[in-house]
Amino acid sequence: MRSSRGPGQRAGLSRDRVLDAATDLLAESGAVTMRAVAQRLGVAPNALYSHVADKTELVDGVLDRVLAQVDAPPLEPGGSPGDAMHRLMTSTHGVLIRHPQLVPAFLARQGARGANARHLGAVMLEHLAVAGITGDAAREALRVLIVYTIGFAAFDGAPDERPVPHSELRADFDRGLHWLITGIIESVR
Amino acid sequence: MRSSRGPGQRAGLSRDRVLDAATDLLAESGAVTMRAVAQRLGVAPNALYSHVADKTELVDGVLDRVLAQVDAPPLEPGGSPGDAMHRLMTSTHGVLIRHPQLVPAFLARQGARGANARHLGAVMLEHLAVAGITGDAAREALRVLIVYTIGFAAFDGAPDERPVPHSELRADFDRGLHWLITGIIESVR
DNA sequence: ATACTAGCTGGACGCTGTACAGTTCGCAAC
DNA sequence: GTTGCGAACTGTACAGCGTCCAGCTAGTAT
Repeated sequence: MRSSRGPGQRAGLSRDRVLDAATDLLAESGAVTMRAVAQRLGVAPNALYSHVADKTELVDGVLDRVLAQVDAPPLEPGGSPGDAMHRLMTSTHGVLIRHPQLVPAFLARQGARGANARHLGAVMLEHLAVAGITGDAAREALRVLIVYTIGFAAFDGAPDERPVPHSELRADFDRGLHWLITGIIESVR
Repeated sequence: MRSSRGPGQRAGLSRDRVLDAATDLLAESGAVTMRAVAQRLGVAPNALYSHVADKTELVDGVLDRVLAQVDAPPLEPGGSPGDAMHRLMTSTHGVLIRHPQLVPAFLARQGARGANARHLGAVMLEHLAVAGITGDAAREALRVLIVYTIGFAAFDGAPDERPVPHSELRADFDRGLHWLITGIIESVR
């Protein structure tokens, strides 16, 4: 609304403030637009490009921000890698469920590429290594789990579906995840 | 190129020809645009709207056309429903792998909604019913399998990845699918 | 022969992401 | 302190997107 600021005047933006605005927008309307983000910040659309290279980078930033909420406890010596992986993916699923609007964004780019995403991936690979799975096999198993998780989360926001209670979906997710992890681990025995 | 046709002149379009052009375009460049499809047909962009309601309807049509290639043998009396489901999903996977460009489109709309898609879904639900799984549980199991299949197919077209040979990916898909189907069937025992 | 309809064109609208040039502020160096 | 410079921001603009509207016309039905 307030468009009274000449060129050269600073608006006090920052990468964080831009990502905040984009995150809010994504959570509210599900539609992130450079112009919409700019308007919400009371700024010209191009101003964003001083803090963000691309729209993709912006969206990646938002996705990664949300992924920061995932609980990824590091490798503990005595524990079972299968349980650890199960917990990590369940936490991821919970986070995604809590942000239904951006699940399609995750789907569209087949996961995320930001720092947090890479960290989560690295932790998973460690657990897989403990289970004796490394290299390409580990990467493939990881991607299977990621796609399974994101895909399942997508059902929560799916349109024209009978509203299956969240608790039930969560239980189904849990069961399928268990099958997959069991299969992955046993594939190396 | 050839733009010599006045208003009123017919170009001999049809829904099929439009879908053909869109399918070719998707297979070649991966980018379907109303304008691009129109250009390939030597026609103004709006002309398409005489044969297709929407762009979404167009894409749905293309996806469904490809799904027609899936081999979905009907329920046979003596057979194992697990094997039948396995075959159907494997065939689907093969079709998707053969059309990597449109897998992202499948992902984006969480499957397809056309006639062939519904038919495949119905066949799967029959097999699930034979296995004793009905209602919401069946629909959920089906969606798990769909997401798993599409997601796995997406890896084949994924960028900046070491080219894992198709045969290997196919084997991995097969194994994971087996885990899932086994789990689904045993969940009702 | 006449009316109607379906298929098409030309043009336009509002939306998108983003590049270019110009203005000005804040800060560092002399 | 003055000067200079880079970073932040505005205004404008461009190309491309999906899609609507109005008009023209070829074929069909009456």
